[in-house]
Amino acid sequence: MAGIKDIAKKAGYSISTVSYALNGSTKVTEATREKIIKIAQELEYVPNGAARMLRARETKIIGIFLLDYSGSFYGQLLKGMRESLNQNGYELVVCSGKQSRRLLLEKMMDGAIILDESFSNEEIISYADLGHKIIVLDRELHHENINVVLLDNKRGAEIAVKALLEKAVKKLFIVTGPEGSYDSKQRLHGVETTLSLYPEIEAIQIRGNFTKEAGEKATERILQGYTEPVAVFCLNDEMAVGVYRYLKRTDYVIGRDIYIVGFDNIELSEYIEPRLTTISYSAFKWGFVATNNLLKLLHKQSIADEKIHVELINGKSC
Amino acid sequence: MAGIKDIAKKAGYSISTVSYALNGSTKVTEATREKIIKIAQELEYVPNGAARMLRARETKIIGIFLLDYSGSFYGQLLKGMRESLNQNGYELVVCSGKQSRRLLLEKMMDGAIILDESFSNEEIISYADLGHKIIVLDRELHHENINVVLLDNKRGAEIAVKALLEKAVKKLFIVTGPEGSYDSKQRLHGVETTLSLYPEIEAIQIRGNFTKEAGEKATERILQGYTEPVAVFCLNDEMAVGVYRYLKRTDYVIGRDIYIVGFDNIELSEYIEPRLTTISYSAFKWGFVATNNLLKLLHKQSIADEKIHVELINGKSC
DNA sequence: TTGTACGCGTTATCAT
DNA sequence: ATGATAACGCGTACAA
Repeated sequence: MAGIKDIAKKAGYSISTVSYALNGSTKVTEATREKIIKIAQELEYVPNGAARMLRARETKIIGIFLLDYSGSFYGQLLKGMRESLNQNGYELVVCSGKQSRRLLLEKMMDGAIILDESFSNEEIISYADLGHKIIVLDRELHHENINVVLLDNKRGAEIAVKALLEKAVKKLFIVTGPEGSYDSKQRLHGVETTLSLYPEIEAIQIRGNFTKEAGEKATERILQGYTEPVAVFCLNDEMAVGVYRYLKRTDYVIGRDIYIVGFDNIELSEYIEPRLTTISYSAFKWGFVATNNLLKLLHKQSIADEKIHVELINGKSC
Repeated sequence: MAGIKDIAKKAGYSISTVSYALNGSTKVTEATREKIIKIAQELEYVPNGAARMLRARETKIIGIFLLDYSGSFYGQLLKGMRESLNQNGYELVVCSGKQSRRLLLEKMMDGAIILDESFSNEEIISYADLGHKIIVLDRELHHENINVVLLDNKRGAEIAVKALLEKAVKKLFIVTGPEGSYDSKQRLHGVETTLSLYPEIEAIQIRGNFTKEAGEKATERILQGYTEPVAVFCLNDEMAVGVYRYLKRTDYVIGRDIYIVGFDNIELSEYIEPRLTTISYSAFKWGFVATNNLLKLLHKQSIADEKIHVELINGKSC
């Protein structure tokens, strides 16, 4: 538990000199710096983070707020963030749940990235008003302390619908996410825009909630009144897996009787049979761009909102 | 940016009274407390976390150190941790990478849980010597400030081997994890103990590294000199998936020509065909027990090391 | 109720 | 080149 003044006493210098020496100031000679550093090591000196933050008003910590951690998707996202942060001497800490928001409020972190629908827009803006720098990944907000980095959901939906409509189908089912979901809304937007090019297609929306169970339930409805091949766009892969699971218990063949496209390119989509056609994007790049923008925001550099590129992965399901 | 003294000035009380009022001390009357709280809200007062920790010497933050976040397994583990922590007014922050260890050293967290082989035993013990409370999930250490919560790897390996040897095979291949892995070593131990009951079985170890690619490469070796059905115990599911992937390109049938058992019960193991037989455990419970023990350690209650129960999930692969 | 001091590292200022 | 001191900011113990 040695403190800076223990070092000062043992080294025979003042606490100012010790602090300067330890922090690489040019105000001390190399000789004294070496002596002081050696004694600090002997005493196993570790500075108290709280005291340092108190003065420095920065922590070199960035928070990422997630609603849940499930899904290997987050691994890549966080990897991208860590890569850009560590290069710049910052730490990433992953937070979840209402409680941990105090870490942002109380200035225990220099900035935050939010991918968590349980934050309200008002709450985020109130943080920004207090001077906190924030990147949002799941909504659009305009504020000098907020920057937006989004998936190109609309374009993804457009590609997906076009891929499905290359098949000679008359009906297109769209299985959506839960009510409040930004991704679901944006993807649905893209679907509607694209469908205006195909007036002959009958489009049917089925409300889902991004889970496998929702996919199964949706399939039940899709099969009611089935007469000829139909197309199904699941607004995420998880639900597409649910569709697979249901159809396995029937005689319908995916890629012949029912065409399916998902969104996200989760790991599972590669292993289900036949391989799911889906919309893919680099979660790594998403994370990397988000933190890069946050660092720019912290250093008062100007930045523009960004979109993350998406592309079609061709499977046998469509 | 209002501070405690701004409130004191505006309310016409001293900073001590304000602090007492805000922190629920009985030293102030309810009337003054209400007045002070109202003014604090008007000024949008938020206490400075750094200053608070400085005095309190605790942060109510627990760190979990992971080597990587990939795999949906971590979702459940972290959920279990959050559940027990939030009930007790603690926060969980997820850390990864060498840099973030300073958060523990500098007392920015009250304790830590470690599931990260890149920590050396010496390093962990040095933290414990400095008074930090630590739970380890991936090694055995004895220290008054360290508690151990482990998977029952040996028992899992025993069950797995016994399930495989119910089939009339003469050869058992064991595909291991990477050199330093504690899990791999312990599971291997369990295998060896169990095998001593079956002296007629020929056991062959193949070094893997817990990735799908390692599973594929191992399969190549297994098929060399194949003459009759064999058993394969992959020390994790990821590698078992690799075995599946390789065998799909051949005429061998899983569950008839080759019996396979994995370990971990990852989500994918349910979806590959035929369903993988594997060893399952509750990651949620693992996390819950770990944090519970950490809180007890922090409050100087006595605890013993614990083991997390494992069980066999029967698939068609064995 | 109030004033004051302490804990702690960093850094600006002013002295030596 | 070094030293002494204050400020940062909150919570709490102590004396008044």
